[in-house]
Amino acid sequence: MKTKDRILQAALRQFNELGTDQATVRSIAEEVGISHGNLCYHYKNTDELIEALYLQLVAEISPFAESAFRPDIDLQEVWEQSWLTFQLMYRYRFLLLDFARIIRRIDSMRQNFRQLMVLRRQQFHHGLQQLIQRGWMEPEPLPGQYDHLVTQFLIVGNHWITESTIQFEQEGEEVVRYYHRAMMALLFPYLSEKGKQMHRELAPDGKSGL
Amino acid sequence: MKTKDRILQAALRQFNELGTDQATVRSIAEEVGISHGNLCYHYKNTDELIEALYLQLVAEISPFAESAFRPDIDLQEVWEQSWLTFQLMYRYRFLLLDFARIIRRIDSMRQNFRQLMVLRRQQFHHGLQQLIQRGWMEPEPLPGQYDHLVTQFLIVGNHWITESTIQFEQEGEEVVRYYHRAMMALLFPYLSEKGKQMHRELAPDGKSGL
DNA sequence: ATTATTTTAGAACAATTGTGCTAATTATTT
DNA sequence: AAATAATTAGCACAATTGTTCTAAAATAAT
Repeated sequence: MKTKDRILQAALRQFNELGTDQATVRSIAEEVGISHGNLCYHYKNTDELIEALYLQLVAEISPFAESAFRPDIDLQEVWEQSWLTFQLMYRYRFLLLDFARIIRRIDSMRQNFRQLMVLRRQQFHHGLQQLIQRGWMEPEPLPGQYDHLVTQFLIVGNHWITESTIQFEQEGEEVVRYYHRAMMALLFPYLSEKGKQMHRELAPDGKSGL
Repeated sequence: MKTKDRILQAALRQFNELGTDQATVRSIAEEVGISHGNLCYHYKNTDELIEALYLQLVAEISPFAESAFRPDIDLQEVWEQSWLTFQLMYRYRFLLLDFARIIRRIDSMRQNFRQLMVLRRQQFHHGLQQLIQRGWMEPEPLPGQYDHLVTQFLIVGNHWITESTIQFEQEGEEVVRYYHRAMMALLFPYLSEKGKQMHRELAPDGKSGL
C-alpha cells in the first residue's frame, strides 16, 4: 500500500481511538513507522489528515444518499440504505464526534459541508414525496411538519454517535442498530397502513433498549 | 461581585465566544483584570471552570425538568418549560457544543451526566404518561415507540445547538425557536385531537424555516 | 550511467499553555 | 494592635506541538 494510504489508515484508527486531540502527527507517524517530518511532507498537519478522511467519507456515503432520488424508492430500501450509511459513519466516528469544532476551524470543510446539507435536505424531501406517492406514507398532516421531520432526521443522523458516547460506555454494532432504529422510528407515525406493516417486519420487536 | 463570580462570568463569555480551545486561563484572567496566577488560585485550570459552569447549568435547569413530575402537567406547560430550558441551554452553549470531548476528559462530569440522563429518561417517560392520562396524547401505538421517542427527545435536546452551528452562521433567539419547534414537532403525531388543537395554537404557522 | 525528482529521517525552532512557586498585599480574626 | 489567613501578581519552568530546514537516500527519467 502507498505511504499516503497507510498514513490515512493509521490516522483514522488513532482519531477514532484517541480523539483528534491526542492523535498527533508524531504519534501517527510512529504507528506508520515513518518520521513525523516525512508525514508532514505528505500531509502538512492533522487538519489536512482530517479533511482527507472527511472527503473520503463523503465520497463513500454519497451513493447511498443519492438512492433517495431514485424514482422507484421503497420503504425497505430506505431502511437498508440508511443502515449501511450508519455503519459507514461509525467507521469514521471521530469525524462526527467533534464535528462542530472541526467545522469551526477548517474553512474548506465548513463550506463543503453546508453545501452538502442543502443537498441532503432536498434529497430527504424528495424521498418523502416518493414514499407518499407510492403509498408508504400519508401526506403531511400539518403544514411544515415534514420540514420539521427532515430537521429531526438531520439532527439524529448527524449526532447519534456523539449521543452514544455521552450516554454509554459501550461501542460496536449494537449501538449502531439502537440509534438506527431510533431514527427510523421518526417515520413510523406518518406511515400508511401498508407502511406500518412493513415497518413492523423491518423492526421486529424484542427489547429496543441497549 | 466576588472575584470567583466575575471569573465564571468572563469564562462563560469567552467559552461561548471563542470555544474551550481558544479561551485560556490567561485570556480569561486578562478579561477579569487579574493575573493568571490569581485565577489559578481560584480555579486550578480551565477544566475546573468548565465543571463549575456545568454544575451551574444543571442547577438552573433542574427545576424545569422536574416540572415533568408534577401530576397536573399540561401540554402548554410542557411547551413553556422546554422553551425556557432551551433558552437556558443557549446561554451555556459552549458546553453543549463540544460536550463529548469534555465528557471524555473530565471523569466527574461524565459520571454526573450519565446519572442525570437516567433520571431524565424517567422524567420524560413519566411526563408522557401524564399527558396520556390527561387526554393530551394517545397511548403508545407500537411497543417501544415511546422509548424511541424519548431517545429522539434526548438527541434533539442535547445536540440542537451543535447542529445549529454546523448548519448556519446565524445565532440568537430565532435559532433557538427554530429548533425548539423542531423538537416539539416530535410530539405532534402522537397528540390527541385536543392536543393537536393546542399544538396549533402554540405553534402558529408562518414559515417554519430560518 | 548520470541527472533530476521524489521521498525520507532527524534535528532544531518557536509558540503556547498549564502548573508551581515566592513574595507582597489585603482582609479577617483575636 | 498583632497575628493569622486569604488573596493577589508575576516570574519561571517543563512539556507539547506544529512547523521548517537540511541533507541523505531512493526512485524515476533521460
